[in-house]
Amino acid sequence: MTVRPGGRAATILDVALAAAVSQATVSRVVNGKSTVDPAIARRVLAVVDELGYRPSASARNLARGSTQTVGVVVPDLGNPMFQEVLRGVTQAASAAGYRVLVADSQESLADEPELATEARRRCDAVVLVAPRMSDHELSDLLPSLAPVVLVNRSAAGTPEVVVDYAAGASAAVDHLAGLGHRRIAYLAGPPSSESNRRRLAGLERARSLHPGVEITSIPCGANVEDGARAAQALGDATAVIAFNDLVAFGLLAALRDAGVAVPGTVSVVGFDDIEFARYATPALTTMAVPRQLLGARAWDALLAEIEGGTPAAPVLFTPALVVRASTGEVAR
Amino acid sequence: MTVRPGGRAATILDVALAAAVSQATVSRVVNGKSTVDPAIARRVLAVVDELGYRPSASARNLARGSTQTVGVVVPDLGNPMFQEVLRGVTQAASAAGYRVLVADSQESLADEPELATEARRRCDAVVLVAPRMSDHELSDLLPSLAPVVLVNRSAAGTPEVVVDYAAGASAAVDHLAGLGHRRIAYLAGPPSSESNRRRLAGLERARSLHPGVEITSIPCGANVEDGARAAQALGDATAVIAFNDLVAFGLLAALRDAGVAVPGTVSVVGFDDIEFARYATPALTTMAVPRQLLGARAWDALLAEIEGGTPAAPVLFTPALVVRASTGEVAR
DNA sequence: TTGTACGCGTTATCAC
DNA sequence: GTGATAACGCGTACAA
Repeated sequence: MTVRPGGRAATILDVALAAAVSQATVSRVVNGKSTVDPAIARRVLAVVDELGYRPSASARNLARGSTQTVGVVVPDLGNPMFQEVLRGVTQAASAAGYRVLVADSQESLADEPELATEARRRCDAVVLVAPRMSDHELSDLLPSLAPVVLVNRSAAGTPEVVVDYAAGASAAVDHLAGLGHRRIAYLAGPPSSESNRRRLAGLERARSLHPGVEITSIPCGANVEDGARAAQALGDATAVIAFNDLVAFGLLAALRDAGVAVPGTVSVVGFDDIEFARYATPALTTMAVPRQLLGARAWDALLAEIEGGTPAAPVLFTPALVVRASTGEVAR
Repeated sequence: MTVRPGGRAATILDVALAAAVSQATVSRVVNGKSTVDPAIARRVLAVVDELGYRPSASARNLARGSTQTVGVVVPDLGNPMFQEVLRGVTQAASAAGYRVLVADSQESLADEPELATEARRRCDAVVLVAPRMSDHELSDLLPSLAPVVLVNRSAAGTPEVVVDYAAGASAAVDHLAGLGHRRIAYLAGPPSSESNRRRLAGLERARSLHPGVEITSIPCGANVEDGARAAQALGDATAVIAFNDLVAFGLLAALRDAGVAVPGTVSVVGFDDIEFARYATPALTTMAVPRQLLGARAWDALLAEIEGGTPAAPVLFTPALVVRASTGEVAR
């Protein structure tokens, strides 16, 4: 590979000149479109190699009107949940020849709309993960983002891939109630979080299903530290449902430090089933969410919009109870 | 925001026409370059708003000759180490107005060169994390990637941000030897991994420093499962240094299942200090690596190359011993 | 300060 | 099968 005299990278024109053909032919050879005389094709390829020619992505994008790139907007790249969604999208998209642009709002709610818009400008479509954004802001934003698919949010007319956290929360209560627990604490996520609201809705449903069970909601958060802090606020609950596995981890650690037996004195169930859940002590019982699949399905929906022009049907995942060692029969 | 009759997005020409000014003026207003008559600027902005005009990133990139985007190539987005590097780069880059394109080779060594090349075509520069790529392939690839910075790899002439794993491994032995251990097992990472080689070099050094200590290397891997499997191969070692925290987690779990006391019977030290290390049981002693900083420094080096044209000086991080509960005095 | 006009590197539509 | 040439949408010298 040689660099051109000027020091600039070779362009299609340079190749055309050197191979004594037209730019059109070079383009055809490079893209394998149409059919070109084998002899000429060989000559062109030789020159391409010699000059180290690489098509400019920018020029291509402009000419084609597409970037073959999708954006993924997440609130926090440090969260295993969003990491896996990103990973799922990335893998699925790469199989289709698309690349992924990440945009991490770093929990800065105010920046999200602009961040998403900016991402959309550079991409053909966007996967939006914005659990805290207000419904109002969301519906304002969506029109300018299309094609777009929502993860764990709903908005009329926009394809979505969501987890049925309500069903998950309800199932968690079923599990605990079945073990004899009558006082359950829910360590709530951020109040503004949509997925927290969905869990709360599920708990509401569970209350009517289990009249004898008292379910109290304790403000907590979404991180390990939040979970650790919440250990003191458990009251007389014999079981707790954590907003997610991160919170459960923090709780478990604090409980251990405080000498509280799990599940002897308190049972704990998490949400998500992150990779480390099974390595917690005791191994964490949790409502498993297929996080990578979430990303993969989001990609599918995106592709349907991009190429098919079809707004994909909503996808709903139901969390699956994974019983490990952190839950057990209530002590009496 | 209105959509143009044709259904197409508004272009700078549409705005110019509607505002009765030239495209140049619209461009100036939109970019805040040069100074434009306030009245005209207002008029233009009004039209921009009305038409919902958004500059085309593709056209901009082509005209400017830069994309304001950097690529990050990683071998496995599922690995906390690489996730944090990505995060570090993303956050640092976004502060400078750059976006990040992710490329996950999914451990497919063969695809890495093409993946990196492809990423580079779409970006102004690339951060390459490729621990397994052969030196040969790496040096072949680098020229076509510049500006590029290497993470945990070295190659003449290319800026690098690396962790001194040799010093880390050596320090781990110091710690263990200080606790009286004389038979230490090293759970080796992938043989082709550069960072594994560096750890091995550190162990070699440690051998001469601690003549009385026997250090054996056991083929293992880089994942939790690998660590779990290795539990049976420990022999009579009283302490083990795991390739990374993931491996240590697997080992800890297997040891617990086997009823082996940690650190009573066996001490365990990991590498990286991933977030969950402190929540392992027992809390994991580990050689901490500032993973996010790694990404941030990689970005700094990239920026120096992109804008300054200066090849940044190598950055070297030394792992710090974090003593928790998984290591203790040798039993006698 | 504002407008004209050209260049950025490809792709795609035509004739040939 | 191949070659001109017009888009693609924007930035920017240069001229006015």
